[in-house]
Amino acid sequence: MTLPRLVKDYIDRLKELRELGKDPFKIKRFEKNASAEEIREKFSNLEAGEETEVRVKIAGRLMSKRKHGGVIFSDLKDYSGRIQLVFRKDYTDEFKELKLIERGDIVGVEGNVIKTKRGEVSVLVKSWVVLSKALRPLPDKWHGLEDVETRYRQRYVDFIMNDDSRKNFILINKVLHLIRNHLNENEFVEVYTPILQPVYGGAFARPFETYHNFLEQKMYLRIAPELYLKRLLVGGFERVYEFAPCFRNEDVDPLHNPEFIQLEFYWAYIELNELMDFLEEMFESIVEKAVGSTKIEYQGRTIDFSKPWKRMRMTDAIKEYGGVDVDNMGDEELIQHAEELGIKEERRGDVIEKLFDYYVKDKIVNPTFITHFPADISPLAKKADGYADRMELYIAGMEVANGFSELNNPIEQYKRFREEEELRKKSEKKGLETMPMDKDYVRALEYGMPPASGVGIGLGRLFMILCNKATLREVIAFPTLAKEDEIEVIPDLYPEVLEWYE
RNA sequence: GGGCUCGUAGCUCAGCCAGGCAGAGCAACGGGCUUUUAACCCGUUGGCCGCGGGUUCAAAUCCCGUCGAGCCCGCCA
Repeated sequence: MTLPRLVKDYIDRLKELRELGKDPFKIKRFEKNASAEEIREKFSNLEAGEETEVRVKIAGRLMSKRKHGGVIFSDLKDYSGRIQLVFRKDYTDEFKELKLIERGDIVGVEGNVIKTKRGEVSVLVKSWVVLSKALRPLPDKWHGLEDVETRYRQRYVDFIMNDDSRKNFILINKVLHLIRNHLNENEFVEVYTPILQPVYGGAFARPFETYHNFLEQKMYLRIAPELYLKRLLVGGFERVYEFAPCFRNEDVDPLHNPEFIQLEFYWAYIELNELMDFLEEMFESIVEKAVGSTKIEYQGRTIDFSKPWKRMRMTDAIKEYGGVDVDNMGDEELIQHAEELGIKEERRGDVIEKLFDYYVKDKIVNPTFITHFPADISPLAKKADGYADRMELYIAGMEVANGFSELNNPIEQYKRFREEEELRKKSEKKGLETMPMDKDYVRALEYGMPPASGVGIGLGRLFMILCNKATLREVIAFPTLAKEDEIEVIPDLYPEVLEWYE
């Protein structure tokens, strides 16, 4: 049925409810005293056909309506779950008016807990009230909503229809709390640093640009909070963290969304190995508490979060998985080898990182720290033995975290920024991302920043693993999508409804 | 940015290869039914076939373009 016609039935019923003095939209509250799941659990021991005098008041969305003449069965869904409602002609008030309520409506009911002859714990409804009228039909009761685009665009419908979608966000909430508690218990201070920044930094990415009218200046949405968090270390905070929404003006794919949340934290006076110890311990404990085990099924593979995690030097990993001894290759030999694989990069470090992606990345399943990064692609990290004292955490072939011993030498930091700028100037490569000079950051370091280690964690990817989802969009409530064509709403289709609420 | 796939009723899908009246189930509407749970039975309604061109006597179907989505690749957790 075409939408305007279909919707007509819904607004007709709203009209009738209004004429009966039962306009649902005028109601402000309904006093619930039970939840669906609570009732089902508590009364699961009733005999089939047994009827109690226990009075309950529940509210939620009607998900189905099965009419049998003198008795109507309906499923009510609330936050906790589902429960069946039974309306009886000889018992329920205003039985005839029940024709005005339907699938999709939000109702409140009061009635007795019973178990039907078929053994279903139910509420035998005495009185009922419509608390909100659906003006659009719900998706198919059996197949539900499956269209991926509609699920993301109209996530509210996805959440109504697909319990699994909703549960993911409950789990995510739990994990966020566990992380926050863990950090707080370890004396970390949660902070908020600027999202609008005059100079972007802390990562390699194209930023979103915007403009501040009053200040009359260009601003960037941050690509990372890193440089501000380290300014706090300068200021005397020793352990700081931020759940940081970040924005990167890049393509969208299963592992990238233009806006995403990073957890970054910085810890003064510890070195990278201690940071890795801490991460292992934190994740092992959080995963255990969140899902009840340190082993997780993810897309057909089992991931074991129990510590200790494997630690491999990046070049050793390339040697082990690819059989290529990068450390003993000259620049020319290395670049030539990479080109044979279709990898074209200018910096030695970029080549090595690409070789790592090519040979190793996908083969990592269990959490693994990859250490000893090329220094030239790590402008914010300290060096050690010719490498950056840096690590990335890989799980299930995904880069989940990136951390290092923070470079606190202002002179070296200045040089690194300058090298980045020069690289950008001379590079032929279009869209090459380098880090812009941030003189305020250098100035901060000039006051002295304690030695420290810090890490940025892509929370979305972690959530993917915990929720067993193959794409980030499943763990982002409202993923970024191109704008859709004109949307028609009820007043567009039936302008007369505008007069109902003047 | 490049490649592949998809877009048909509110929802889930068939029809497209090989051009010939626009289809099904669910939902909705009318009727029946006092224990169903994808309730059932009888009847009815419902379409910009994403959008725009082209080919053809004839296009949902073939061709070109475009918009949207998904996957793969190149680049940013």
